[in-house]
Amino acid sequence: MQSKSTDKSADMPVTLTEQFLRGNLFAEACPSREVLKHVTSRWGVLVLVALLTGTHRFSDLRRKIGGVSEKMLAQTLQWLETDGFVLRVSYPVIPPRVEYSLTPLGNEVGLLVRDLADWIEVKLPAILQARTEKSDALQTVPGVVTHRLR
Amino acid sequence: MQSKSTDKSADMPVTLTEQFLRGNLFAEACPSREVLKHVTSRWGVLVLVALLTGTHRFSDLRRKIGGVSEKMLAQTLQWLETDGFVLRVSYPVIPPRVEYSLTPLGNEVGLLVRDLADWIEVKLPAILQARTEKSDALQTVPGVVTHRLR
DNA sequence: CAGGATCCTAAACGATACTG
DNA sequence: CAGTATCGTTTAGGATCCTG
Repeated sequence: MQSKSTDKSADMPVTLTEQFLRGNLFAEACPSREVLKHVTSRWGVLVLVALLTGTHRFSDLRRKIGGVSEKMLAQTLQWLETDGFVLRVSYPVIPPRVEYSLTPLGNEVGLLVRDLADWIEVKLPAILQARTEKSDALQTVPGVVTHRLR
Repeated sequence: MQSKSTDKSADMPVTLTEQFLRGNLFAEACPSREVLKHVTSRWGVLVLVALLTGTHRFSDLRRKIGGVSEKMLAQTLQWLETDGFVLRVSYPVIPPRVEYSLTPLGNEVGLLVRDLADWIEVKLPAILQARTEKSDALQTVPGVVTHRLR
């Protein structure tokens, strides 16, 4: 996917298809925003990444993902299930046993999300450094004033 | 926690450390979550994708990104600037003119985010179909009951 | 064990008014 | 134009109790 050549020109209109797709996303009523919201939600990202390593039970996920509440985990899983990313299999046994796994579709989006998460973790030192640099030294462009917000 | 010998480089190979890094993300106090939150926020995604096409003024972004309020756009831009993804350049003219662009770091993360957004838009038909399929037909695994939630 | 139901607080968000 | 400040609303999110 995303077999784009090296496009890093300033304001390059890219392909027509992309223009349409992205223009679509910028539209307020674009249904993609709903899906994007589920995928990029606070716990959605972590659930997808966690499930990339295989099937998990509810309590497995709860334990693995630090800080998530039962309610939010259940809700997130339902979002992702409805979007066709997560497969929920309930075994009629006592005590109850429910297993969650990724669908092929979920695996794809999971990989993309993991790319993002990994990148952030790898670049975290640089990011944190950028923060502290901004704290004491300001950008100075000749003839241009860059005053801080906040 | 091995391979900790001389890792003062901001660029780490994603191999064995991958496990450690991702485990880190699952930790509640992981600082990456903050950055992830900014990047995957409702408007953060759209701002990054928009800026991939080049420099924008505040009102350009406001117009381009449907539904965003002044307050949220300003706040999102500040988040991304603090994280070192967005460069803010203010020209001391009247009327005021402020230009936003991506830093090299921001360009990298922008591409990842765009990959995700594009994937969702491309796969949207399949996703929506998955939803309607779930509405009338239930998954049936032999010997397993998959009852719907909600 | 897996979650639904309920209640509640904090945070996100939007609209408006105002300032340099 | 590019924001900030303030306010009111909505939503996310957590805690607790309850059921199959």
